[in-house]
Amino acid sequence: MNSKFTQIHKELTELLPAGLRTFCTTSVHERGERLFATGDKPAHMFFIGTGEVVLERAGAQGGSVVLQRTRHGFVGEASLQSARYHCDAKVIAPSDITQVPIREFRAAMDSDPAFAIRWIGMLSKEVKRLRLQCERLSLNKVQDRLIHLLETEGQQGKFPIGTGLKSLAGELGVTHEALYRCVSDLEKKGALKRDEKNIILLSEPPEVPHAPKQ
Amino acid sequence: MNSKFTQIHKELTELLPAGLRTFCTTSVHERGERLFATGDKPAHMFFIGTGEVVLERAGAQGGSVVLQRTRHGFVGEASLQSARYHCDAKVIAPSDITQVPIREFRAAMDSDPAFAIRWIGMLSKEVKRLRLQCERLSLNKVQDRLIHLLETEGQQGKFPIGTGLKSLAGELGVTHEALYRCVSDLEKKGALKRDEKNIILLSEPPEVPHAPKQ
DNA sequence: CGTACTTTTGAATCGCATCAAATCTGGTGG
DNA sequence: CCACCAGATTTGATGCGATTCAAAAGTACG
Repeated sequence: MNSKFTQIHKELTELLPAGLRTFCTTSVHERGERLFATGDKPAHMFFIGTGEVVLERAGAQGGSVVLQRTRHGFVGEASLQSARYHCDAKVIAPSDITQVPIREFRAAMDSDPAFAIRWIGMLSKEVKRLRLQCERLSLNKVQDRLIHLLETEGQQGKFPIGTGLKSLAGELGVTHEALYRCVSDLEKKGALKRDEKNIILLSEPPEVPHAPKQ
Repeated sequence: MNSKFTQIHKELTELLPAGLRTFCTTSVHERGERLFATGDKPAHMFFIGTGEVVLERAGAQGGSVVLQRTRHGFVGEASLQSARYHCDAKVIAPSDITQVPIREFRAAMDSDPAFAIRWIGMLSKEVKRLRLQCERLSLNKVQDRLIHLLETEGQQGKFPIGTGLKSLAGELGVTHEALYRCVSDLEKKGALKRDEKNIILLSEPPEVPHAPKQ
């Protein structure tokens, strides 16, 4: 871990009580670092300010499956309830990360009801986001998954590529070859645009208001 | 809704404060009923004691995608933070369901910190479950998804079929034909057994203890 | 006994994974 | 500055497995 001073993120300041923040440390982590590994006893949760971190689990044949790619937000927050981490967290791009100690987090939650309420809000949002991701992964064409991502996670159809399309492919649960071809096709059709750092959805497909009838 | 008296579920009694429970009503809902629809203003969350409920969203072409299949637990709990429901909840099998009014739920949470803490525990478990579901949906063979389900959600490899395999297929994000064939193949190979109400995984594949090295 | 639904099997098609290889890119060191 | 390397990007060819469409048989329920 790089010990270079970095400012704690504003979003975190608003969420965590001051007492807990004094136990937090923020620093820059380099590509390749592992925040925690499957089976470790959870001591911290992590807040990604900027950068990129993936949660992954070793698959049956040794290949790894990306559970989640986070460029901003909490990682390891479910460890609040767990005796062990159930996945690995790996830093993919240089990241600004704040460590929050679990023990002090629990104490703060017990003594500060307003904080507990704020945390419930955070978790509820996370549940909604995960449900959307499940919906996305239920689509079986690459194109559908990509468009779903741009529509649900993008800002006006604009979605930031992080480390690159390859990393995005992992998040979408497809091979990078398939994603490259899909992006290229959509570009040729004029449904999509790319710039240095973003993918932008151009044509809004006429949304069907609602399934006509069961 | 059937107004026949049914007992509030014990699990719910332990989670919700007594004051809130007085606002809850438990009743039997029949197949085909809709607990809520996309766009409705959330007034209740629902606890499924027994039965089966699916959350689904209308897909682009009018087809519906199953976000989640619940046979026991909360549905619509993320609505605590939402102005609108973001999916439909449909009753698939006769179900014992407790309605919890959102307004009173919020009030109870604000006035009862211990309840808020319990709710955080519930949400954290949900987050973990959803991450596992994402992992499952990232597998691209039906067989891998099924085995993953049996290994992560089953009790000693035993997993209760609810309404039938067709409903399970929706949860796994595959067609029912593919699932039928997969189950049949695994049965022939002796890796799987079926009885009236369960699927049982027979051979535990030699679990790799841990990925050898990054 | 008819209706609605699930379960089952079959056949054809399509899209993605897979394997392979070439190009491009940014960064490092000589 | 250039050679070089690791990784990302891109294109191509092939095969497998799931979807899709179709149809028949089983099952529950009124």
